[in-house]
Amino acid sequence: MSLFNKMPKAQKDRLVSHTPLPTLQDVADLAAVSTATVSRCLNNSGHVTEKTRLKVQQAIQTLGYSPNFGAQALAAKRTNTIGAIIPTMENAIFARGMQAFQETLAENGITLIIASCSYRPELEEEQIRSLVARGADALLLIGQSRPAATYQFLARRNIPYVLAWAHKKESQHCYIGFDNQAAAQTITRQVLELGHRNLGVIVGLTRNNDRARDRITGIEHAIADYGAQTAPLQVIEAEYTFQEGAKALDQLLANPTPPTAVICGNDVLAVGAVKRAKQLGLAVPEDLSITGFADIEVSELIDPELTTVHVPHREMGIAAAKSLIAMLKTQTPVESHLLETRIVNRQSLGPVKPH
Amino acid sequence: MSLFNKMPKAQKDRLVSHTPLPTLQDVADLAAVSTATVSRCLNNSGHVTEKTRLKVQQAIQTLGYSPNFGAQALAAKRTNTIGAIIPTMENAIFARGMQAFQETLAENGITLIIASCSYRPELEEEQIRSLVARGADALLLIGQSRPAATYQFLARRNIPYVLAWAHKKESQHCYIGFDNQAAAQTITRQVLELGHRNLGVIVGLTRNNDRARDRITGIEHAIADYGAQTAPLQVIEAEYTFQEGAKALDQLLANPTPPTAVICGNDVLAVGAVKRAKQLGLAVPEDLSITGFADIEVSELIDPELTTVHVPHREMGIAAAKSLIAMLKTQTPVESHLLETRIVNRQSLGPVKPH
DNA sequence: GCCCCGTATGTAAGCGCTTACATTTTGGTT
DNA sequence: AACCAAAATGTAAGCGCTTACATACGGGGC
Repeated sequence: MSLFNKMPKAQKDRLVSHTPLPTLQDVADLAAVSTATVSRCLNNSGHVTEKTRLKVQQAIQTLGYSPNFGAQALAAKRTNTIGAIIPTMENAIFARGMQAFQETLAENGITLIIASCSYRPELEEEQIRSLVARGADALLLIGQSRPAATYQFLARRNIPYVLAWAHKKESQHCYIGFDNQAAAQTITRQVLELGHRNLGVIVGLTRNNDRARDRITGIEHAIADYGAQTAPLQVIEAEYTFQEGAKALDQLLANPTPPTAVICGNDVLAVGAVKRAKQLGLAVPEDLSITGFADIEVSELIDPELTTVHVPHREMGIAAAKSLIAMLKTQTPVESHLLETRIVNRQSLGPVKPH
Repeated sequence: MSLFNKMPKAQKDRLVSHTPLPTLQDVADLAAVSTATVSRCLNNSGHVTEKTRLKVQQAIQTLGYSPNFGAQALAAKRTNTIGAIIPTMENAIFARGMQAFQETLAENGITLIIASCSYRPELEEEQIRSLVARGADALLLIGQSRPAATYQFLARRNIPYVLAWAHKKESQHCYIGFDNQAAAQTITRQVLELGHRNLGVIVGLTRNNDRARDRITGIEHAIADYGAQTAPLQVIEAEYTFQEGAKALDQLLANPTPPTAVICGNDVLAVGAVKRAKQLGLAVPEDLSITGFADIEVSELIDPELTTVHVPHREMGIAAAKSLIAMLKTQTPVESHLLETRIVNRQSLGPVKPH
């Protein structure tokens, strides 16, 4: 309990605004209608004459009335709030999609609460509970891998959710995302077709990241499918920073038979690797090809520009918002939504160097 | 009103969870205490025996109880929620600070709601009202320039706020930030000391951005103070993207007497300019010096690495959170907090080329 | 003009919690 | 053992809204 609360009332009154905020009742009184009518106006739930509506609008205006959130939430059993838990806000991969997500929610009168979990599942679990406790009507989560208990919790509480940035066929969950595995497979195939037979992979930490794992699987499948003899695949996991991407490249190159192409699980690592390659005097893509994943802004900044997998971040954010809104409205599950990725051919991928 | 609401009750019941969530009363009953005691445990407002607390904890556990947010907000007249309105989440300048802000709030049991206003003041105004309507107990705002009416609104509602990413002495507001003008002035002086006498400036759109304006002022003051004769300052405003930074550089170089050093109002523009300079065959910094502002991650990515003004983003986020928490607790204003910036000397700034 | 029905409005019962105040318990003193 | 202040707990009155249900109203068909 704060000092403030222990103060005598008179002292409080000197500190805080003296006039209490207007309530629904005040509006009703001024408009000479009942609170029910005012409420109906506010939520435009129909059955109100134009004339009455105008009177009420008027009253709201002159009083500067704004509904009390808590009261509304308590009475209506909904908060018009949607929560999202992402690994980190510092990651451009999520920033753009979240921005679009938020914009779309806002257009529909819904507020977004974002929490971040630093790629730590136990923290995510905590955040889920916390957001639900804060009254989130629905949730956006990233990826799929989490304990069954978590999904049970959401089911018990009847909280709709979508899993974004990933996709899985024939799942009970609603996915709004793309096929990480297929996308990785496609770009790998393209690398193979350019003659590369010795590939390196730099990927984010897979420990709590099913997307990163899926991408590795895609790469492996592409190699297996391709039919040509290739050197054993070298896979390095690295934290999501330029520096770690650079270090990972060092590791890859320390190998007696270093790869001729490096496939990266995300653009940040790729861009770090490109920078390092250049520092080491390697020409990209002549001496070493490097590909990215996500197509975030930096991929066009680095020289050579990154050949990467374009992910429709904004579309994904918008689709996620729409699905969640639909689920809230109909109280029924909504179909998954598979978004298309495509390869953006820029400069960092080239044919293998003939020896 | 949704379809769902029009359903007969029986049909609803088949759809939604049958067992209602446990309430405070349920917990109280199970623990054989009063609701008041349970509430006191929950908010650890003291005056509860260890034994009772244990009983209550127990009951909460077995019931899987979690407080109802709306009810709590309504009764306590606070939501433990703080709102932040930033220009955009896509901007790395804010991402890191916001991450730290959120983490600090979370440590104190406070939830963050972020809204973005796309650098549009009328949207910011709307978001402020919306966040307050959603029960934000306090607000973080970026920069200072907004109508007096907005501040009055906050005062009337008794909502504490801090202005971050900026600083002003002897203001009625609480600033948590750095001195944009002084920082710009310092780096400009350094440029001048390296012999540059013909400077260009690329800065974000100043229209609704007092920080950008302050930086220009700082640059101008540095030039005025320095005492040496310099060419007229060329200032280009550009949107916050690499591409626009590049375009702005083109404009600057189109001048018959192009600048020998370009001071950029932020790192993104600077990095775009560096890239463009290299494309044009200019060596940086030998042919052209370029400086940034903010020290975000990309400044170390580009080659040459950016000489820039380091801003303590995380510290700022943490300080903002702490100040807001303090204001909420004491119900009294808190002192502004000036954070120090420093110049990070990397590679993109060098002495002027002798002709 | 009367009846009926559909539409607009009012009434009032909660929603689940906090907290001022009342009451009981506790344990140290005498 | 009686007493008392301090600490622990209980009681119950709201907080400001939504919404089921009750009521009032108004206009077309007879």
